[in-house]
Amino acid sequence: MKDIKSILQEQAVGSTLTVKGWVRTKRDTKNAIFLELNDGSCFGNLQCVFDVSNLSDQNKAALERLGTGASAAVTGTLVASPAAGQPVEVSAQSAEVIGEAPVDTYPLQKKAHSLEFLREIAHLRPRTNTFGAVARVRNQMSYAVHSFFQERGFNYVHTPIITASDCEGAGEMFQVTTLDMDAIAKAGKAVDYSKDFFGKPSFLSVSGQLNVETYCMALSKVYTFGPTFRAENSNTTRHLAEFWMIEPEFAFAELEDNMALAEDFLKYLLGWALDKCADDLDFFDKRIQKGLISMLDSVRNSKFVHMTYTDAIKQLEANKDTFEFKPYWGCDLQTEHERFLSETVVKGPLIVTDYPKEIKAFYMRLNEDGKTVRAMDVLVPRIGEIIGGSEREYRHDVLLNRIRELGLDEAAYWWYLDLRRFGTAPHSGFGLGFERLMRYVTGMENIRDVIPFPRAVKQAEF
RNA sequence: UCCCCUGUAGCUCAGCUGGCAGAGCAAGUGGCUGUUAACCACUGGGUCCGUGGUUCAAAUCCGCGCGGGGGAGCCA
Repeated sequence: MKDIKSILQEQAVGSTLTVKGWVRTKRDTKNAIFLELNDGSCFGNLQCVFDVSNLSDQNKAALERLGTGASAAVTGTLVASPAAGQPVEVSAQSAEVIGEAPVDTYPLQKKAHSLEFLREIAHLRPRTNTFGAVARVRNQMSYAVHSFFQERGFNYVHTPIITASDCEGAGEMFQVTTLDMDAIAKAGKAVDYSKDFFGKPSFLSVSGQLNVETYCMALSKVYTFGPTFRAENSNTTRHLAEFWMIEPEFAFAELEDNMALAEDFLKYLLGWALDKCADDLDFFDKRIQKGLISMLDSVRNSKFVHMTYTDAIKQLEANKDTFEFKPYWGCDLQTEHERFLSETVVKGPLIVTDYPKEIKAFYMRLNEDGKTVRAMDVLVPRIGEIIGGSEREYRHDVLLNRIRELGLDEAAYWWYLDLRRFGTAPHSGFGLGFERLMRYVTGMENIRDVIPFPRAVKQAEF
């Protein structure tokens, strides 16, 4: 059985076929009944036309039960459509009800629904135009991520999801335990972690970076692409408690190589979407964000602007009256600063580098000035920070100093420091939040609408 | 965690300084038409989020609680 995507592509007029899918809409006229089926294989529906004057009782009964949302099988002949709107359609001989969707209880109607409402029925929302398109683009973007790195000789490394090391240091963590918390609470005793599964407190990983660096120091070019967990109490359109992150890491590479890789990567992904998801992007362009396609296309053909943090601060200070938070050298860039830089100053993507060491992670390579580190953030209009990365500190003594300066537990980093004791080498990498990429590519505003089952504060239904 | 907005029909919302609950869409019925966000007419459809208070009278005003949305911080 062919899917609707193939049928619409091949347009094999004259062929007999059976299509199975879900009814999107049904329209009655005196002489004909129009049934549009969608099977998710592509954005478009296949219109099936029934001749009323020539309808068996059985087919008539079936069509009466086929309302929006029902699943059906239709058999007929593919013909050129006499009316505008679709090149081909099925001249149908028979309809079969596979599963009904009673109209008085099925939540999706033949009308537009708000994204907020659809979020409450996350099990049914993939059947809408918007979420079907999001799902197909998400699939293509996953494929593109692997394609990009595989073409360049990067090895996909599976880093652990559970970690018992407390040195990841990137935000609040979810604790994992097999201890009986109810019993412990009832007994009023202190928790004895030596009795826990791993013999010590363990958590869901907030980043695969530290682990993937170990494979970077053996395979040279590696990347991770997996789920990441942050227990931060943040309630925004750009944060999730469970999200997917891509983290490439490559050896004998400095910040400039890192910037080039990040730029190539983003352009590759946007280009892939434009080439492989044209129908879905067309929908997003029309209904979700006007001008999306031309924006993506211009980014694909642009050159990312490079700017040091120090220069960025100068730009911001020259416009300081426009900000709620006054910029100064040493301050962390606020969302309003990042958006001003990308949306107003450069009007496109830019890479800001060489941040003060105080506002960046301990593992970033210290510059000669002793004040800044070889960090880079890729900032894009509307989204803000989409990529964060750096050249890593590969000098053992300098890294150890940083760990001590910051009062971190030196012993916990023993294996990370070992990488610098044995055959150390310059290396660099970055993290891309997959859902932030999805927001950028689809134009969808809320990050909860670009992941099938969003997990956020007080939100783990489905 | 902080700030702002919001909760009324299946969905999206209107309902003003308190005075009999409304529209569009969806649905049902009929009509019309190779229809395509179909069209036209009629019909049915309500715990006005919950709770306590003010009042002759609360969807409307006030307190508390719960849900939803947006912004900030944190970050990807």
